[in-house]
Amino acid sequence: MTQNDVAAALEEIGTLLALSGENDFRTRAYTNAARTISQFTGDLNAVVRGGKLGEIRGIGVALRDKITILVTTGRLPYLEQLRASVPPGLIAMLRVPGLGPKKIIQLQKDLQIDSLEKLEAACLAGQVAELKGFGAKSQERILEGIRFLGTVGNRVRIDEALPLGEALLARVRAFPGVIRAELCGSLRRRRETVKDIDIVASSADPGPVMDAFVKLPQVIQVTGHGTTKSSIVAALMVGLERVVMSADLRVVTEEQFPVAMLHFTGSKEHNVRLRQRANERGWSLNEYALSGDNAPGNLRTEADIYGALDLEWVPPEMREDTGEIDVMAARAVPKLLEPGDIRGVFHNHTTASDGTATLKEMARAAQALGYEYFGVGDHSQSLTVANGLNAKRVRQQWAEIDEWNSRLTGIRILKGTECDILQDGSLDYPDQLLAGFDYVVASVHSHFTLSEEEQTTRICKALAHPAVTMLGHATGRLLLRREGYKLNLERVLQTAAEHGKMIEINAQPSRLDLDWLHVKRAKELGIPLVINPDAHSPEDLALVPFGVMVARRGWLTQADLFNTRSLTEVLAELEKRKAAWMAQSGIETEAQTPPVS
DNA sequence: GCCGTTTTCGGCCCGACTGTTTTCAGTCG
Repeated sequence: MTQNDVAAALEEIGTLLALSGENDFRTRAYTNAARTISQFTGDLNAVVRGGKLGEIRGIGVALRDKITILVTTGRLPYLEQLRASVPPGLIAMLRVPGLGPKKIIQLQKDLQIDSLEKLEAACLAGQVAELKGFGAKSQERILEGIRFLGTVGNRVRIDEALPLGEALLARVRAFPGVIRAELCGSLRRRRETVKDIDIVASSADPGPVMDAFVKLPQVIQVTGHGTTKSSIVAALMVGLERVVMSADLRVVTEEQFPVAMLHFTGSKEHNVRLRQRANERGWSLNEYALSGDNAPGNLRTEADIYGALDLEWVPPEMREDTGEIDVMAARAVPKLLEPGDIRGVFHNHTTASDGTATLKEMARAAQALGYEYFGVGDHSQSLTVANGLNAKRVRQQWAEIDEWNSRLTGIRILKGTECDILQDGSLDYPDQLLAGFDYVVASVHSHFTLSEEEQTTRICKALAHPAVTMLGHATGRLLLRREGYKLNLERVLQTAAEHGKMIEINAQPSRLDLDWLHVKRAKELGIPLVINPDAHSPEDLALVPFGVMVARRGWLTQADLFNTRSLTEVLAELEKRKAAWMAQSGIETEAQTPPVS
């Protein structure tokens, strides 16, 4: 039973309790615990075995016992009984916008509706409109909601959501009467995926702004149209994808704007902490003001509001209630990494394997982005589908790199490889050949279905190999499409720390692993991180900022990254690592990288 | 169901919008 399985079980209990008409606070205790467990970094099994589970905030006696049963036996009779008592169709009905637990219970009680099919039929027969608390409009909204299921309300990758959000923001900023406007919500916090777009604007006259918003050309449905808040479903072509998302616009006065921005940026959990902090001081915090007796006034910036609560300002990416409040109270908020801090990249492909551009084209593109070094990391020989290089082609590429390095100025090409980790944890090249590379990115590209134990052991074995410099895309996940392979990531991180290995943050927006929580954990363990675009084309090199977003969410500073170092420092470090291996093993390197001229 | 150096009981963040209501419950974020 993985940590995510435990979190999912708790979430399910919360949902089932709500659908059973249970007390909201009891229900929330389970959903809160689900979040706590899913964000827990560390070895949950060890915590359970050590009897330390109850020490986690929000886990009391009842939750402790249930989680312990789940982790130790893999099942939970309490959950199974709950499942048996709630028709599964009720859970599906929760996905209909406007339907919550209370209304669903009423539909079941009064009309015996326990599935989407029965719900649709009852609406078409006009029965729902007759119910107390419902009406013709509710019935129509439900029917429309059923039709829209599957197209709206799904999470969208940030590289697709940002263009839509920015397109809407540009329009809003141009509305007459709008003083300023910003993207807020999870988009501003730069989450890997986002569910909807939040825009906050200031204006002295919100009415016309609301009206203009619901008439934007991107609008395909208006789901709310109030005096200060409106909601739409909007669509935009981003590349070849039609991105469809819901978007909210809130309009406040110019004076309220900073506190509104803070509020709508979230996260919800971060806000709850802030409000609790306001309450402790006898004040109240909402989206309009910090109020109450002797509450500080004239709060003109987010920093002013935080300051009034004795907190240092914190970048939006850190506002997830994962310990930032303590850091803010201690006035120790780190100066987060910036895109401009990145000075080179290590994991990239050329036409030699499955890239679309030549070595020279890729190196020039990296130089154009201001990088000092460009590391080639073409695939290794086992990955035949990606035209992986055998030893002979590796040596040809080395010769080609030496040739270009003698002719190009302003960019240095490094000899790397994205070497496959084979099923047994060994590497795809012999040591003799590995010793000729400047560095080795080790990655898993096969046997995704091994058990957690086998996969973990496999990767840990590779990390222990002295030739390995860094671990490539650590989990193999494809966001919103494929879960990563089963892995005890904590053990992988511990092993990396033990052997002094680096771990990659893969900047491809479809991957973005390591995920931000484990980035934060890696930092705690002192593991150097590397942001790699995993570029297969010159355009892909521009994906690095997405990796920076994840790094910032993991609290990384310039010092925590390896590829913020200068070429000289990078070469010195790589040389030092190789020399240590050579001294220990007695292997002769077959290729030497000449020193920087 | 959780939590507590004012509390072991009685709180638990806060407000807009909607639809159905004549003052509010439910949903949503």
